[in-house]
Amino acid sequence: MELDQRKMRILQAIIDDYIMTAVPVGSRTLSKRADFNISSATIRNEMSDLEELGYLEQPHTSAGRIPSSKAYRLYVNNIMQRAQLTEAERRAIRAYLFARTDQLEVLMRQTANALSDITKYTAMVLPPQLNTVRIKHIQLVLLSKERALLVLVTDAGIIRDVMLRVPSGMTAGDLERLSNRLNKILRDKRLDQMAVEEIASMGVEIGEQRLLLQSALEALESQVKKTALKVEVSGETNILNYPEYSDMDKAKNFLQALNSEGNLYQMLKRASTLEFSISIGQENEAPELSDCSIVTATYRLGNEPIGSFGVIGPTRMHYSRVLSILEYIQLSLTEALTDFIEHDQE
Amino acid sequence: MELDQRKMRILQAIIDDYIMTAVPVGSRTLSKRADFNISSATIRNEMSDLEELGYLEQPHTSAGRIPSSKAYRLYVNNIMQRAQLTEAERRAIRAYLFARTDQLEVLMRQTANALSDITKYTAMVLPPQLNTVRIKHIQLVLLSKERALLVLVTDAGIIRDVMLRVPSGMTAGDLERLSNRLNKILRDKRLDQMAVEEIASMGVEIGEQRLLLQSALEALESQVKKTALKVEVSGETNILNYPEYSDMDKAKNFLQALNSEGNLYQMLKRASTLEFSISIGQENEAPELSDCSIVTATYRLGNEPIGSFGVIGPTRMHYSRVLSILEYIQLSLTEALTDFIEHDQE
DNA sequence: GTTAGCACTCGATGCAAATGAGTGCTAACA
DNA sequence: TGTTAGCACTCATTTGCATCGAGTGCTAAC
Repeated sequence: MELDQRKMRILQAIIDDYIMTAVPVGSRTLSKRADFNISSATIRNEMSDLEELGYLEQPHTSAGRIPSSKAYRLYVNNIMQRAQLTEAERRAIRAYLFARTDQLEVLMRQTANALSDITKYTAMVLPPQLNTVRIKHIQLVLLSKERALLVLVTDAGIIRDVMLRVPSGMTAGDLERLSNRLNKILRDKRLDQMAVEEIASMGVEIGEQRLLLQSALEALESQVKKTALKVEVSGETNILNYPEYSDMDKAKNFLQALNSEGNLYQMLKRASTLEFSISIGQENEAPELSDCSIVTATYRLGNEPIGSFGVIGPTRMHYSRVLSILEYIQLSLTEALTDFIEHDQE
Repeated sequence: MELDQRKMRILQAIIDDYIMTAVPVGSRTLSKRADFNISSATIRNEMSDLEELGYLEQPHTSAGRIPSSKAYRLYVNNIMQRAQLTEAERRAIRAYLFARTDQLEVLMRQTANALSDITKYTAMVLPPQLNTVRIKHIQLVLLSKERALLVLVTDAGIIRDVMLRVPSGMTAGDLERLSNRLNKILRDKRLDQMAVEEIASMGVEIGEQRLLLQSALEALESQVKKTALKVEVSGETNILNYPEYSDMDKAKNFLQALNSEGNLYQMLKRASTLEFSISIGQENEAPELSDCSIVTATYRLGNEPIGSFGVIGPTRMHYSRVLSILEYIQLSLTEALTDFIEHDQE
């Protein structure tokens, strides 16, 4: 037995219907559709076959049938066609993303808001992973007799800084010499290669300032890491609007899974090697999300994929629509980010 | 009819019981308590009086009685005694707050986590409101031929910076002169008085750099404002463990009220004039939180109250315990913050 | 291969009776 | 006069039971 033309059509109809209504689909419902000229009995036979093939499931004997993960997978891979966004939706997305800001974090939140607002699912955005970005410039600035600022500029135009205390004898000239040494060693290194140990190798040249610089660079490193970890989430409560989460315990589990630090980060990080990814039900690594689907996309800075974002919702997800939205946001965000950096560098 | 000794005792017993169990309290339950030597009938009479006085309510005829807002208010003002924290709780709080970090934001999150974890309610923390803090130092640093960094240092030891583009002819000396001018004007001004217009008054002396500086200061100002607005929230889903929120719609409303930007900020901001504040049920400004209670406290930097934090939960809240916890966190946070700043300034 | 027909399944809905926690009131008591 | 035992009453909740109806599977006829 195989998936012939008609079985395919029936399966698609069931999936479409179920995605819209969340109600198990019965044979009579389908046979009544104008574009089906087959009796309910025939459809029942086909549905029985489809169940045997693993594409349909029955919650209980006297209910209709619902698509299995396998069915969604087939749908996503072979049947589904890209939905078309309305002009209003495009405008809304652009309005979110191109609201001027001078903080990267705000841009990320805007993206998350756009995503959750348009899709009505829960949105998450992984901020740019700066590890692959290169160090362009490091500078030590004397702020007062005892304090200095270590400023780091990357080729992505993003800066980080950290305050440090210096021995009170130090002059601006001393610091400049130190800066120069640092630059020589660290320039063009990737952030994740900014090995603190290298400072040690500078030996006597920086003398007693070694410890000082070492701890400053460590602080800088941890700052870069921490902001890279902070996944922006929006629309957590959207899930409560879907009937599959009207059960309190399910809803609670879902919300707690969202909040458990690292969970989303891991997922987005893993997904950030793929232009798009769709993970359905049990395909998810996290067992507590095994009745969810997750769809993600990456965004770029220049040509480099540098972060990812996506939505998480019931397996009964409007995949085609979500994919189109992700695609459009991918485009817009890449653009907005380029804008952002350029504006920042002005 | 007035609140005599015995009525008071009965009321307190009802409140205590209801806070623990969330089940309406009946007369027999009370009369069975070892420390009550009164019959259930007598208690019924007293309860009837208490209801007439507005301290008790009956969900329906054949149920026990539950405390009214008025009762909680009386309890909080006159009856309640500070609970004692266990040594383990103190240790847990300190472990949260004194985990070393070099980011203010992280300290805020640690506080929120401590609060929600220990109280089991939803916690919120308003980060330091830096408006009242004074400008200590402003410095312009040349980063490359075309870019400079504007660094602002406050007397609280907190720094902010913003990147700006400069005409390529500028030298480090030029920038230093500009810095000096800025310092003369802005030093010791409060952040919220860093009026951008003053720059205009500098007239010809800064010449064509006026626009440049103006926009840089504006960016700085907006950055300061935005980070001041970001309330740190933790334990959103704790509320789902309380039976009064087992109704889906209630839970959804609550969670959405939490997420609605500005809501919590307003509350915490308003509460930050009072050492402690307790707002019960309808006393809350936000109508969507009229079946919640909110308890807050302020924390200080030096002697200045500079931010606030608190919990939000059902009106049936363990007020005495919460207050003790807030008190202890208030102490610890003030201390941790001082540490933080000092360490930062090292 | 398709379809009409029919028995069967099983969750959902509705209803009535039973349950029981709790009250209010009255009358007796100390 | 305050306290208490006793009792009738209320009402949400539980339980059992009959019914409904959407949906299936199977069989026999087309």
